[in-house]
Parts: sequence; C-alpha cells; structure tokens
Amino acid sequence: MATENCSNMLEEHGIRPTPNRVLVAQALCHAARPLSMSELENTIGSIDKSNIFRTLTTFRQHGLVHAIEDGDGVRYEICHSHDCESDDDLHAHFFCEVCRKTYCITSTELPQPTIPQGYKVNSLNYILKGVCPACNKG
Amino acid sequence: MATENCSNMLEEHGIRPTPNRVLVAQALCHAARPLSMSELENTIGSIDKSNIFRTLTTFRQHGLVHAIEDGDGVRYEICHSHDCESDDDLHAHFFCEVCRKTYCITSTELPQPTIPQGYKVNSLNYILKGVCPACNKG
DNA sequence: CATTGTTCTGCAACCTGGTTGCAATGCTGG
DNA sequence: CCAGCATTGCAACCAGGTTGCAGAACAATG
Repeated sequence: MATENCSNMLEEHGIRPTPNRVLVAQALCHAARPLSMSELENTIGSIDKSNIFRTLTTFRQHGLVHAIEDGDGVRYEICHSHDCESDDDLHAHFFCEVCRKTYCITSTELPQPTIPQGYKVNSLNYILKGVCPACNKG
Repeated sequence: MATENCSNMLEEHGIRPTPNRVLVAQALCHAARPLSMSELENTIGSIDKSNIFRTLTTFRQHGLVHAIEDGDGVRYEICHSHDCESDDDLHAHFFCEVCRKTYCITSTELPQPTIPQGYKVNSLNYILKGVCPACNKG
C-alpha cells in the first residue's frame, strides 16, 4: 500500500500518521502474513523496538491490527474486518516450524467450538503448526 | 492419582519413575487443567525449574503429555489419547484473562479447518480467551 | 514568531519464561 | 565395589516483551 493510503488508513482509525507509524502500517500491509515485533524491526530497520511495541499497542487499541499468538510469540496483521467491533475477520493461522513464518488460512471460516455455559469469550486463536509448502519440498 | 499409579504410568511410557518425575506426574494428574512450568514449580515446591523443564521435555518425548500454547506461555496436560501417535485427545482450551488459568473445553470436538494443499500439519492449538465462569460472577 | 504543553521517540534498563552448562549426586549393571 | 550413565540443583544465559526517562518533534495559543 502506498504511503498516502496508509496515512489515510491511520487517520480513519483516529491515529495520528507520524512517519514511523506509516512505516509500520506499510510493512504490515505489504506483508502477506502476520509479522512479529522483531520481523517488523528487521524489515523497517530504522525504528527502535520499544517504539514498534508502542505503535502496535496503539494500532491494537484503535482496532487497526489483530494480535495473533502462534506459540512463537505475538504477530500482528492488519484487521480487514468490516466492523472492528464484531471482528469478523477471524481465520486460522499456520506456523511453519521450519522457516518460522506464520501464514493466514483464509480458505476456510474459523470453525467455532461450542462454549460451555458461563464462559465469556473475547478472542479466538487457532494455530496449526507444521511445515509449509515452500519448506515441504524435497 | 496415587503415587503407585503414577509410577506405573511413567513406566508404561518407558520413563524411569524417579521421585521427582512421579511428583510432576501426580501434580499434572491431580490438576483438572493444564499447568505451566511455574505453576508446577509452585505446586510442588521442592523441584528446581530446570528439572521441571527437563522432566516435561522427557514426558513430551514419550507422548505422556501435551504442550499447549495459550498465549501466556506453555502449559502441559496428561495426554489421554488412546493412541499417542494419532493423538486423538485434541480439544480446545480456554484461557481466563482474569485468573490466568487455562481450562479444557472438552464439551466439544476440536473443529478442524480445511487445510490448503501442501501444508503438513503436525499439531493444532485452539485457544479461546476471555473470562471464566468463576471470575465472571458479580 | 515565541511559548507552552502534549505527543512521539530512542536508549537503556528491566522482567519473565524458557533454556543450557556444569559439577555433584544417585543409580545400575557388571 | 567400581565404572559409567542418568538425574539433579544451581547459576548463568537468552530472547521477547515491557517500562522509565529524558530529549526531540509537534500542535496550539497568545
């Protein structure tokens, strides 16, 4: 996504589009998969990890990104939900144990288990672990 | 589970039943829910965390326990699978964000998403986060 | 344009969970 | 009993995540 568009996207979510924030948003938009703090740090190269952490916290508070816990830390992806309150952009994720990347499984809806009485569910995390097609060759 | 039974259980899995290992196995059997390394350390009180770590690693290698990543670290539970190879004891887990405990959702089968071509799945982790019934009162 | 208060940022320090190296101890088989 | 391997506790380490702080950037106001 172009710098301009990312800047607008931030403003639409009530986030002031500082240069660093635009860089983080661009990195997330450009990646086809969720990125961890350190992946973002390496990709961008010019921003301190504490700032990336605070930027992602801000993004999350404004419903711009999802946090995904894939057993290898936390990764973030742009939330494509039509309505960030209802968070209808849920899907499973696949963590490759070889290349240690996390992919979105968008081919299928996130299957919802039956929740017993009394539990209040705030978020879902469905992680599959194994070997991705790229690493599975040969 | 009694000391005697735990000891047998270890031997059935090809694990030498040292006193410490029996303590860890008992703690896991006695708890109705998966426990983290530090929960085990606190519950048992007499065993060093590095030893608990190595004990759990051994248990896992012998198919005695599952590791569950619930976004709050790793927790372990006795694997009740009939056949540890096929690992048919899969179920979702619920992490309470208030008391920070993890519960098993055994009321329902773990729903399986459709996996795209080429991915080799080794394990599944389905975590729901929210507030458990005990913390949800009042 | 200068001033002031808030926001953003980088750096360094910290914390916690997980992991490893090592030396001492305990156990097992000859 | 002895040699050799398994088990253990301790201390150190590591990485990801988090916080405190002080300076830089910014927006608003007179």
